[in-house]
Amino acid sequence: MNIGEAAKASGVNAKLIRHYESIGIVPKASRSSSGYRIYTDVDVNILAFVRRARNLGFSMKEIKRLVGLWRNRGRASADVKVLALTHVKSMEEKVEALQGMIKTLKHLARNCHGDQRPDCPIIDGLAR
Amino acid sequence: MNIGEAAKASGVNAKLIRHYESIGIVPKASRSSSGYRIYTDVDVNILAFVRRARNLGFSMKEIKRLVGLWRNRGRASADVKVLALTHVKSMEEKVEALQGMIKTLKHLARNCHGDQRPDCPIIDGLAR
DNA sequence: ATTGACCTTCCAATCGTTGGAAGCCTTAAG
DNA sequence: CTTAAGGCTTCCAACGATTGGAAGGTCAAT
Repeated sequence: MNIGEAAKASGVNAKLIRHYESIGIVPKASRSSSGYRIYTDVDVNILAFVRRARNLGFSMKEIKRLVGLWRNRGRASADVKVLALTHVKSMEEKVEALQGMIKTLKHLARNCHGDQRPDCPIIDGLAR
Repeated sequence: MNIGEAAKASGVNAKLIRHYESIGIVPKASRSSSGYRIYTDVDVNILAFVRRARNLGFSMKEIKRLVGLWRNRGRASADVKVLALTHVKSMEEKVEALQGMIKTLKHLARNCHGDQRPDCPIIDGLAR
C-alpha cells in the first residue's frame, strides 16, 4: 500500500503522514525500490489510532507516549489513565477559561445597542 | 516614556510591544534622537486595550479591527457588537468540542482499572 | 511517447509569543 | 574619565500542528 492508499484507509492525509514520520510519531515506513513509502495494515492502524487521539485533543507529545503505551504489551493501565486524566483536567481548565471570557463578553454585549450610534460598552469595557 | 516603562504601565512586555508595532496592531512609536521608542499615555492606553482584548481571547486580527473601531469616533456600535458576538460564538463552539472530548475520555477512563495490569479501555477505545 | 496522477524532498507560511545574539545608548559609580 | 550594569536596538529562530507550494521522479494507461 502506498501513502495515498494508507491516507484513505487511515483518515490521515498523506502530507501529515510524512510529517508524523519525520517527528517520530509513527515508525519509518519501508520503501519500494523506487523510494515510495510502503504501508501495511498495522501501519494504517497506528495512523488511525493517532487520528482518534488527535480528535480527543491530545497533543502530539502525548500521542507519542500513547502510541508507545499502545505498542507496549507490558504497559500498566495506570500510566494510560494518568495521561488521559491529566489531559481531561487541562481541557476542563480551558473550558473554564473560555466560559469566563464568554460570560464577560456577553455581559458587555448585552448592554451594547448594536446600532449606528458610536456609544459602545464593549469598547468602553476594553478601554476601561 | 521608553519601551520598558510603557511595558510596566500597560502590562504588555517590551518584546511584545515591538512585535505588535511590527505587525501594525499599534501605531509606530516616535523615536528619541538615539533611536529609542517614545510612548505617551495614549499609547499606553492602546497597549492596555490590546492586552484586555487578548485576555478575552480575541485573535490579533480581531484586535486590529477593535483598535481601529476604538479609535474611530464615528464607529457604529453594531460593528463592535457583531465582532464580539462572532467571537463568542466561536468560543462556544470550542467549549462544545472540548466538552465532547472530555465526556468521551472520562467515559473511557471510568472503565479503566488504572493499575499494573496492561488491559486498558482507553487504549482499546483509541485502537477500536 | 505522452499524459496525468501519483510519489519524493525541501522550504515556507500560518498564529502569538518568547528567546537569544550582537551591538549601541544611558546612567551611575569609582 | 573610564568602566560596568542594564536598557535599548535589530534580526533571526524556535515553539505546535498543519498546510501549501515548487521541482522533480515514477507509474499506469492511452
